[in-house]
Amino acid sequence: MNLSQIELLRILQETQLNLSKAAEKMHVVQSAVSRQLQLFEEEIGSPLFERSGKKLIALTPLGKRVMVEVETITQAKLNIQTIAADFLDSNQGTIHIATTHTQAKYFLPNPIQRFRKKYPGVRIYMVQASPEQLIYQLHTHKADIAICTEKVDSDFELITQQCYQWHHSAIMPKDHPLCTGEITYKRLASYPILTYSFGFTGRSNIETAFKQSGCELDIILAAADTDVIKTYVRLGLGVGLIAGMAYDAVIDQDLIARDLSHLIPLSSTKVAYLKQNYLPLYSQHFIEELMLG
Amino acid sequence: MNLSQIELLRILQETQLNLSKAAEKMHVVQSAVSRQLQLFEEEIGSPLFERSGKKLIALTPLGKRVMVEVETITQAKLNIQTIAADFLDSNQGTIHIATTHTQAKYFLPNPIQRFRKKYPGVRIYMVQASPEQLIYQLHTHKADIAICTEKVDSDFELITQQCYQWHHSAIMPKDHPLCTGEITYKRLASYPILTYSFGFTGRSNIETAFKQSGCELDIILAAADTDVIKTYVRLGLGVGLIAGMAYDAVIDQDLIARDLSHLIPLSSTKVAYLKQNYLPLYSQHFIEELMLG
DNA sequence: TAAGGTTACGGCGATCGTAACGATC
DNA sequence: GATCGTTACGATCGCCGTAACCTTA
Repeated sequence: MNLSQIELLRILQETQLNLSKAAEKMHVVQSAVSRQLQLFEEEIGSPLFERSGKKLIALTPLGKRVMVEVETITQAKLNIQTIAADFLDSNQGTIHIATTHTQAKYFLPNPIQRFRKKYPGVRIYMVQASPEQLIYQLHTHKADIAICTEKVDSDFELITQQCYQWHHSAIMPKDHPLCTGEITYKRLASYPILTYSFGFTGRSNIETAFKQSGCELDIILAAADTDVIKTYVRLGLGVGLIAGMAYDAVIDQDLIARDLSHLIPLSSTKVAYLKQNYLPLYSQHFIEELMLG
Repeated sequence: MNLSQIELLRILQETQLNLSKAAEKMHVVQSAVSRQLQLFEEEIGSPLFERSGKKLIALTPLGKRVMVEVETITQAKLNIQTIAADFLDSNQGTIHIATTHTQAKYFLPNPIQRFRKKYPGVRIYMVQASPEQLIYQLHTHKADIAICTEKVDSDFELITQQCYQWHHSAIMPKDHPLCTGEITYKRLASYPILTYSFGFTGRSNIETAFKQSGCELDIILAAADTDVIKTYVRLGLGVGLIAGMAYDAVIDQDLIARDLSHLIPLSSTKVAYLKQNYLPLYSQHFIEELMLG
C-alpha cells in the first residue's frame, strides 16, 4: 500500500470509476494505474470494485468501507501540506470561499476588503452556489470555507460559527398599499410574494413562521438571488421578502423596505468548514474578520 | 511524501527519536531512514525535529502538529488492513484486550468462554494494567478494547459502553464485629480499611461516598487487585472494601461479605475503544458478549 | 570508544511508458 | 471504430545497503 494508490482510489471516485480519466488526472499512462489498482486489490485480498467485463461499475461493500479511510488519509495528507506551507509563510496562500449570491454581494465585501489589506499575499477564490452545493464543495475539498444561512447546521462533519444575525424585510414599490399601516401575517399573505428559492437565505424561516401563523403565502416567484427578486418587484409583480441587509437605501430608493422582525424569526448567517480540515492561520483570521461583520 | 516516511515518523516517536532504533524496527539500515527523514523535511520545507548536533532531541511545533496527522494516517492505514482481513474471513483474527485484575478474574471468564466457542479461530490476548495504562494502550494500538470501571469516561477519543453495574461489599473474618448489625458510614470508618488503589475498580466511588458522609476512612492498605486485599483481611489487618462480584461464596467461605449498596453508589464497568479504530466483526460480537455479562 | 547520525556510491527492483491486444458499446 | 481496460516488456529512477566519515557523550 502506498499513497499514490490511495490517491488513485480517491480520483477514481471523482472520475466515476474511469481508469483512463484517472490516469490522466494523475499524469501517468493508463496502464500504470490499471496495474496499481490490481496490485492494491491483490494486497487487500478482495476486489474493491464490481466489474462488468473489464469496466469498473461500482464499489463493493468492502470498497465502500475502504473509501472512508481513503478520504481520511487524503485529508490528513493535505493537512500536512497545508500546515507546512502555513509554517513557511503564513501570509501567503489561497482561500476558497463558497457562498451564496446574497452573502457574496451584501455581506462579504467589507470583511474581504479588510482581510485583503492584512493579507495582500493571499489569493481569494469565490465560488457561488446553492447551500446544498456549498456543503458538497467543502466535502470534495473544492472549498475551504462556506458562508451561508441554511443547511450547514445539520452536517456533523462541519464546524459552524455564527457570523451575524439578521431579519427579513418586505420590499415593494413606493405606491404599494403595504407601504403604510401595520404589517400582519394575514395582510402580507394577501399579496403575491416574491422570495428566495427553497433552501436559500432564510427561506426556511419564512416557511416555518407562516406555517405557524396559519396563513399561506402565495409565492409566485422564487429566486436564488435578491437582485432577481428586486427586479420583478419593480415590475409590480408583488411584494418581495428579502434579507434585510440586501436593501440599499441609495440604490433601492425607488423601493420601500419594511422590517418584518415581528413576523419572521431572526436568521443567522454562519461560516462552516470541515472538522478534519486544517485551516491555515490566515483562514482563521479571515473567519475572525467575518465575525466582525 | 509516502507511507513509509509517515511510518518512520510514527516509529521515531516510539523510539524517543532514535534513528538507529527506528531503522531496526523498520528492518532497514540506519542510513536509509536518515535519508528518508531528510527527504521528508526537505519536502515539507522546514525541520520537524529540534536537533542538538546531529541528534534529534525534540519535535518542533511544526513537527508536533504534523504528528497529529501522522497518527490519523497510521490509524486509517491500519483500518484498511483490518477491514480487508475482516471481509476475507470474519472468523479469524486477534483481539487485544486490556483490563484490570478484578475484571480479568471475576467478570471476563464467562464472556470470554462463550466468545471462544463462537469464534475458535480468534486469538485473544489479554494485558493487565492500571486503568490509566489501559487508555494509553488503546492510544498506542497495543490494545483494541479496554474493560474497566474508572477513567475511560473522560477521554473523548474513546467510545465507551456500559457492560454491567455492581456494588461494593465489605469483607471480614467470621469473628469480626462488623459481621452483625447494621453497617453505617461511621461504624465502617472505625475500622482499618483495605481496598483498591487510587484509580482502580470503583475506588473513586468509595472516595466520594465517604467524603459526602463526613466520615474519613483509615485506609491502611491499597492494592490493585482483590486477592491481595483478601489475603490481608484473612490476616486480620482490617475490613476489606471490594467489588461485590469478587466475593466467592465457596472459595471465600472463611470470610463474611456484607453488601454496601446503601453506602456506596453503584459502579459500572465499561468497555472502551478508540473512536477512529475499525473493530472487526468478531470484536463487535465480543463486545455484545460482554453486555450479556 | 561506543553510539548516533551523515554522506557517497553502486546495485537492484518497483513503477513507468510503449505497444499490442481484448472487450464492449 | 471509439472507448475502456489488460498484458507484456524494456527502460528508468527511486530506494536500499555498504562503507567511510563525522560528532558528541
